[in-house]
Amino acid sequence: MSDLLEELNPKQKEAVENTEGPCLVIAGAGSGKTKVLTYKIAYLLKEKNVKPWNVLAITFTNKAANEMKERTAKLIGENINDLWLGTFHSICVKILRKFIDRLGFDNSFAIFDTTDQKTLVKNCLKELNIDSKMFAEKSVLNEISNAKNEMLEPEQYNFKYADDYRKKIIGKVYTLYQRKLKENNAIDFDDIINFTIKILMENPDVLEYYSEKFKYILVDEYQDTNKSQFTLVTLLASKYGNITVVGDNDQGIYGFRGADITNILNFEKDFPGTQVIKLEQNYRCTGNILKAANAVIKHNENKYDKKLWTENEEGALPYVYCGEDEYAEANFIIEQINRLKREEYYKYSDFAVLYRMNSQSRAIEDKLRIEDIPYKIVGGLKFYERKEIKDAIAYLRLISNQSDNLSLERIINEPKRGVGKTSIDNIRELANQNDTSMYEIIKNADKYIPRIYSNTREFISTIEELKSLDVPVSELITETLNKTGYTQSLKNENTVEAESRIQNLEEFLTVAEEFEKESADKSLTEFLNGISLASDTDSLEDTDNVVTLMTLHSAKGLEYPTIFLVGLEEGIFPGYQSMDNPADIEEERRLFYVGITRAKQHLFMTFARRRTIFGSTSYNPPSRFLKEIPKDILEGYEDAMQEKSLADEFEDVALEWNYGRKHDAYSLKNKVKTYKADDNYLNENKVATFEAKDSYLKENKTSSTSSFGRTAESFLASLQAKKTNSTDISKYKVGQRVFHKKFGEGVITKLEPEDDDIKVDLDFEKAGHKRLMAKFAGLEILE
DNA sequence: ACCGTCGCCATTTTT
DNA sequence: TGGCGACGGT
Repeated sequence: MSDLLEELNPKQKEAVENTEGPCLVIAGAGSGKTKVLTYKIAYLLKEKNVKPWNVLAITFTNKAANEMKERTAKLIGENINDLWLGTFHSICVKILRKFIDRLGFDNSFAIFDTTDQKTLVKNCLKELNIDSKMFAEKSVLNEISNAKNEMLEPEQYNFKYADDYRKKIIGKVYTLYQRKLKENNAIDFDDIINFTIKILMENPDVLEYYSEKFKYILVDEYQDTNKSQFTLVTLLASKYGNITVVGDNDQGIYGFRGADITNILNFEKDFPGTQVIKLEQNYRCTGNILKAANAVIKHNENKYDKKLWTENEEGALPYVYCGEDEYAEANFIIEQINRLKREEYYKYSDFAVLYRMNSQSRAIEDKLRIEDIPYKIVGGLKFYERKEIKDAIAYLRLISNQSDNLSLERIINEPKRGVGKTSIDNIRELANQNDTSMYEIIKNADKYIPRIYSNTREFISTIEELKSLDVPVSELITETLNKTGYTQSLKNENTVEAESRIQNLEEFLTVAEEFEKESADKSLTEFLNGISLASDTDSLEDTDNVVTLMTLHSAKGLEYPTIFLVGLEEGIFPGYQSMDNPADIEEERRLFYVGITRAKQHLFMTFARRRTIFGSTSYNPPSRFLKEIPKDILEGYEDAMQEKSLADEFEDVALEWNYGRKHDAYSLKNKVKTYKADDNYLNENKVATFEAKDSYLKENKTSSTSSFGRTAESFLASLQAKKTNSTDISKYKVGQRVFHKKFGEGVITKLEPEDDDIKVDLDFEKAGHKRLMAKFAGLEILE
């Protein structure tokens, strides 16, 4: 085992050997981050004789956890079952399963996913008679989740925001939401970590136990931790302080989910005596790709400046391409795939197409299908979110935990048992009044309901029967689907869709069988916990020889010989939502950086002159990020820009147009307010811009009923106008009658050259006096 | 209780 | 454009 360290470069070696005390490893893309982590675990066990159960290694994804398990097992060549290696959530669930009774929950607690959460919030809003227009469940849930990320319990939240009208109401929802969770004996994702923290903080014996146990702690992707995760780690490391965190401040792309990049930036402060080690040698990308990546990330304010370097060859220059529209963009991708397959013997699985949002996949898919190129899409519809799977899970959840009202409501009339909305409302109401579960109400219907619903009675006896079965999970599923008539009712439908649902259920059965084979604890609760924490991307395998399509976010941690970064346009990437906040732009830039550094050999970056989004056409300028890469390390840049030049000339209009299209005056105003309130962001220009845009919008709003289509139209008109006018401004004279798309007919009263444009004063018959720029006015000359 | 239609809305999402 | 929730008709 002494050769363990010899496979590492000096920096990696330093990171591995440095076992005592806090250690921060800034690991650039492709610098062997996982290698350092796994070797460090191996080093601890083999060289330092640390017991495996004294080591805790935390990752964010199951995928990363599995990879780490495999690689560690290979290194130390024996079983690693005693090692605590898992995701934040799985580790916390493990702790909760043991100690959640300290918070008054039962150990068979359910974990509510996003859909459950939404339903629950909806119920709360209804119960509190809150206008769901003003308080959309989505935004309320978001707010609750944010509160949890900041580790504010309902009481603290209410206290903190006692004088904020809106938040006061949300606080009420939050309070009820938590109460309902408890009634359902359920917790949500955020609770998993927060409750663990709560138990540790309120129970010295538990804290003592775990902080003593975990003598060495390692955390992966530390830049993506949020406040709770930081707190958890801090608590667990409180006794020994041997904590190694690995991360890359340039790859933090989950800020919108509460990840707090300051965790990694402040690590040295938080853990005095920290050894900082930077891994800057990249083993993945070619020199030119790396240069592009470095050039881009340089534009971010950065505490841990690093400069990635590589011994790899320079390679091909990253290529820039501009297509007429998104289909041309797709065609380009296909051409390149075919070319590289032919010329450099690449396989389909060597290519990945990365985009900013899922909806961008459509055009590419269409073209790939036409060309018969096999592909797969990562993300999108998730297995566990399919209706039939959720139904099956709901049955299992109810069997495991009868307090789970949500699951009960989901399946009490699925398949149809003639239990309608009214009955369910009644039962829910009764459960509320009697402070018990809906299940209990139905089960003891004679005690609560004068008239007994015979069809619900049958439902209960089926569940009771299933509950009493002492069989493996897979068999329980089969029994459930049979006894409840679920499969039968699908068969009766006799449609293609129903057939595929049945197949999915069979797949689900396979998942259960797998679980029985692999898991030490084969209980139903364990199974349910497992699937609550599972996600599709975990099982992303590259065994199939197909092209991969996915969002940039999903691509994190992956690598491909050839990468296509598509849709590099202002408003798309960076997305329009980020354009007004410098911090958001930096996150977008990190995302771009992540995208670039996925590529091992070839990088293609594409954008389109024209693109259809949400049913209407937009003309977006090329992404500012492209311009941050020095032209001399790009191929095709000039051509692409020339292609784009027409639209590019109108950058301002295009930007404004995007803006008007996406933001209504209300949300804009709010933004201005937020900016004004927050001194850190206060910037006179910014506010002024907002206000200008605000009034621009108002103007537009009043002039058209559907600002959406109309704004697009008038933008197009102005584009069109520019085309003709730029050659023909000569026709503009004082006194000339003209027509304007929005203001109608009018007369030119004054002309004044400005830069390469002309300021035109006009008197309109209806709209009155206006001053417009000739370029954008789109005036039609009337003879 | 179920189905159709209308109108609204629109990132990213490790768990 | 397309997916989803709200509403109203049978």
